[in-house]
Amino acid sequence: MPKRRITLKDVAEQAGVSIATASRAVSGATTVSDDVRQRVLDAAAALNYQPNLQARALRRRGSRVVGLVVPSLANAYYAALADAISQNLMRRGYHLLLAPTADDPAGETETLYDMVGQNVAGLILVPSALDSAMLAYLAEHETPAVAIVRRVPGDALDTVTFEDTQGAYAATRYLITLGHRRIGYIGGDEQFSSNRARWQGYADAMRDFGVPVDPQLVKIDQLRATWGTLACLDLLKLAAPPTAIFAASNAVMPGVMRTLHSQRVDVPAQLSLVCFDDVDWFAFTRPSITAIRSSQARLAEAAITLLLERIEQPAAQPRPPVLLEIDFSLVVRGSTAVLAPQPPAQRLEQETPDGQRI
Amino acid sequence: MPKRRITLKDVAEQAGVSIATASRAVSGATTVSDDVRQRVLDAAAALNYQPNLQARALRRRGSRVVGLVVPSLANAYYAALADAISQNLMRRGYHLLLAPTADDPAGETETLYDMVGQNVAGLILVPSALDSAMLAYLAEHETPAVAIVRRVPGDALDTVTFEDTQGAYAATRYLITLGHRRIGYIGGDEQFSSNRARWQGYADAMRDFGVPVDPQLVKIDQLRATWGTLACLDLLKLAAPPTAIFAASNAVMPGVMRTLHSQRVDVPAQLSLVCFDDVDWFAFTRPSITAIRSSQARLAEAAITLLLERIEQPAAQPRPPVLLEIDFSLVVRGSTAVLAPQPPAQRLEQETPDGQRI
DNA sequence: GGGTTATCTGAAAACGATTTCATCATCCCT
DNA sequence: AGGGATGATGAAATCGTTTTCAGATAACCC
Repeated sequence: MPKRRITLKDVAEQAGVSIATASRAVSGATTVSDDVRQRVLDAAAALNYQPNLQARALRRRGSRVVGLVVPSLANAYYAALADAISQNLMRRGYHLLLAPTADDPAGETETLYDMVGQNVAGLILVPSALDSAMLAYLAEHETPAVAIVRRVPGDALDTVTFEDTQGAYAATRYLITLGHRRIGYIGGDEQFSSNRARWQGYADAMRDFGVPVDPQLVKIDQLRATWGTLACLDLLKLAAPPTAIFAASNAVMPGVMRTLHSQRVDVPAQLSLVCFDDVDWFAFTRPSITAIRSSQARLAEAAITLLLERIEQPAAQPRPPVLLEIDFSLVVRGSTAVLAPQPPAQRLEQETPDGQRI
Repeated sequence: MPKRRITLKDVAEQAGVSIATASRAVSGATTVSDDVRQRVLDAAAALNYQPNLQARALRRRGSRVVGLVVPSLANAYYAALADAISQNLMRRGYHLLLAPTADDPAGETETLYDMVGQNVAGLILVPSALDSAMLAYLAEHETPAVAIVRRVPGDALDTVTFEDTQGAYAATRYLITLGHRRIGYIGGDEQFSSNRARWQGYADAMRDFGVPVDPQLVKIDQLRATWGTLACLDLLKLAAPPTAIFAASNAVMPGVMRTLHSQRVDVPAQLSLVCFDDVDWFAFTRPSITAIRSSQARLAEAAITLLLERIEQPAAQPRPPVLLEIDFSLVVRGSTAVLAPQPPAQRLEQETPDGQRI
């Protein structure tokens, strides 16, 4: 019993028409007489026919699959982003080819080659080591791409980021207005534009309010939980430890929280804490965490809109790349308080009731 | 300037050989003389050639893309699972087509049709409403599939679940040995095998230890944060509220925690709490949450192994489906304590130091 | 040297769809 | 009634690969 996949040919035979007509009936934009169309559709339904999208993409020279390249889904933040993107794409009739790269440059290159090989209609990616050679490659293969979260060299792609600088500025300013001056900064590798921008926001705020930046309080490395653990420990061990910490990414927070717990630091009495990204569990930690929140859904929507614009209207004279930034809000929770005088005297209750924002 | 994608034909011309030979040099298993192979590879590199995997899959009748169908990535739990699966697959040279279904039956059907249409080599899916018609459809299109987390009717697919019954049993037993007898159960829709199995574990433990199940303490509905909020509130409002709660999924925990905070319930002094799944932030909540933990990486490994077995050795006489269960451990944290006598007397410190397990 | 292998190579037929082009009937209009 | 427009259909080319098949060349053995 040689089982074969049902093809259009089978449908055509069953319906007693040519393959061409069957094709038109199933998906064609051209005209087919009503009774023939019905016959074909009936046959297709009876046979459980499902068009081979690869063959279709091959012939049409264009698939309806979008590649998504993110560092990792283990990070709740990127997971939520991927979720928003995939939902949005499916709603528009696209499929998602997903590849986490772990921010490994070689892996990223490899992945992008593969995606092009898979003939994706377009790419949404969080660039890590994307260079101009790769940009040229993508252009050469006419694969539109939009960068999210981080920018690419020369902003040569449509880009949607968060308002990194402004957000970091707001977070830092908030700590300063609470009276803090020794504000630790736990940040990520400056090779990424998002990390540079956040640092910029921190530095700007410090400058604007006349607070000198103490290099000892600046801890920059890879954004991992382990780095959070170490960086936080380093800060606490200083002769003059910070009274507040600004963490530039949720990725380091598990580590930071671990250290604060294990060192029995009383947050926010002894130390205030603000994190750049907001993830759902920040509302339930001990204490809950004040954070800069941005809408992943809005980023998804913007990125997809830009991408589909390029996919569906391959203009002869393409518009120059645009750079969008998604705005943010400061969610004040329990991890921030007015700087306490030497003896931890009465402190203000700053905590927004949990659940107000989530 | 008519830009075209680089194809094998271009490479062949550049190298001065036929298309067939170029194909063999690039990917063929057949023999090609050394100098010709080198010429072709050089040409390919010079042209930045990347094979069109769709065309290849069409001809070879088999792609190297695996479809992954999960309810949602917004749930940190499934996100971690998807991450584990994608990493594992990429390591083996496969790609991932991802589709979240939001547990919507119509969406699931649609998605599976699409995946078959995309000609995936195989499917890994968390079944929600998968019925025998769909199973027949998959069989007919020779698309191997393995079910994860939940089982399918008749266990007609290779399946990898967690030890739901045993885990729930262990969690419940643990609460009982702490002295609790009024143990609330917040669970999910019994249409899913995982939820049935967890309920089973709860009921078994209660029976085995001679504790009657009070229907008032059993709250079953869709596993969402909102349901956690409501269910928990209902339980607290009872004339005789529970002294402990077993939540059958991490999905309800944000809601449960929110209610417990807003109602100022002292956990674990007034109420002990155990959750079935473990996610990373359970270690940092106020208090930290005792949980049943299983390894997503192990599930991923098992599922992929089973799937690739069927993909790569399409045996004439396929083996019958197998059912594997991934084991678990009970991670004791701060949300569980010995049942306090009427006045909340001294209570045991049960909390494992944070970070010990994470 | 002739016959037999072995080893490479190229022409051409797939894979399953879409689309161009040509054909043919039909209809409308003067 | 003839001619052009219109609309439905089928044959065949095409997308970019792989693979069969057969031919060609070289190598080898007696």
